[in-house]
Amino acid sequence: MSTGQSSNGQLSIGPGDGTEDGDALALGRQLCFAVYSAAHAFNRVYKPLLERFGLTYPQYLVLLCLWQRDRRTVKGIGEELRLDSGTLSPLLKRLEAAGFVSRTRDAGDERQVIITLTPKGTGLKPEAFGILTEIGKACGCSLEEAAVLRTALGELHRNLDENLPTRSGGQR
Amino acid sequence: MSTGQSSNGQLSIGPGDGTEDGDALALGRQLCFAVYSAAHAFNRVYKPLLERFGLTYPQYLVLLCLWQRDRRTVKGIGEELRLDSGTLSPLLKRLEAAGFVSRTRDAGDERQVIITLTPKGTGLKPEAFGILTEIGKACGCSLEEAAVLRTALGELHRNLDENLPTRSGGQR
DNA sequence: CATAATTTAATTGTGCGCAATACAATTTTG
DNA sequence: CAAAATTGTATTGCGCACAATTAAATTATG
Repeated sequence: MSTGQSSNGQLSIGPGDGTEDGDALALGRQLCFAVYSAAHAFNRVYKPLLERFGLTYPQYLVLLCLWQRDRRTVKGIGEELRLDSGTLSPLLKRLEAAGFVSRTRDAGDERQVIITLTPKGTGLKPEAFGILTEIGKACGCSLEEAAVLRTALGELHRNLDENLPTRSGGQR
Repeated sequence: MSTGQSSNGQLSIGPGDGTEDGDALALGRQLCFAVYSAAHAFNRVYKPLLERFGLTYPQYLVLLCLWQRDRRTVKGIGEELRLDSGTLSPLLKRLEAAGFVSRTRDAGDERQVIITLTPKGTGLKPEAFGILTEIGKACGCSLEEAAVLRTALGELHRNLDENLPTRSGGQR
């Protein structure tokens, strides 16, 4: 990014800063926003495609989980998607209200709620699965490029997770 | 996995070719979730760092904008961050309530609201700017790797924008 | 001048996303 | 068995994020 843009620009880090800190600064600034902004861009493409099914992207993610393997607990879905019950509980109720899934308590352990696809939910798969293809095309990149990008994002994700206060990086 | 690693570099969009559709499917599935999930991971790292200033990440982004160039309209900030007024208006009011910015109508065009840093908001910069450095370190990758990733994400973002329904092309 | 079209912010409604909390069922422990 | 700790889910509160709508000011037009 360089110092550029100095219309009013107080962008410079400060005199005498070490190069490594400056690098980390530029990195943190640009990389996080690039990810944040790309996520929004994805959502803007997804939204009109999912709209005709009355789905949102997180709801679609849950259905993708269930199409892969049906009959899962709330916790299991949350672990795969990295979402907690505060997000999933109302989401799953909306999916239930829309008739795509059913929520039943496990007979063995009644604390657990088992999420199951309804016939309507299962029947949605052939139609809605194609949305992934449209998204893939909208990315406008080759499979190889995407694989590189995905691998890099995965590694980044792991690195970030290691800095969570509850795991190893404990500053609060 | 059903889709082998085919060696054709480009995605074929034409109808009737199943194999490339399978590639696009895998691509759309994996790439979007990787971005979505990495954005959450970033936020989880940012949250404890910003907490001591009482800021959220989008609020921090607005302050970064203003530290770069002060006295900006809501629309100008929204264009840079790709957020609309429905998001920014309440956010800016919270920043004002916290004493970091002031909101005043432009004298020339009273439709526009000018956002200005207060002394408290300006004074926050030296302390809070360092968060970017911490984030950069948390990424755990080199500047070169980050640059590659950022460039790829930027290109991806542009490609996605071209697929927006109401917008046939760039023009942003 | 008056009216219409345009531009810009703010408001409203719905749905994530997560922390904190509550609660019920299960497991552990004495 | 009863009490305590743990586990899984639901609830609440706050803050994004965006579509749709509203309101106000500016500009264009007759």
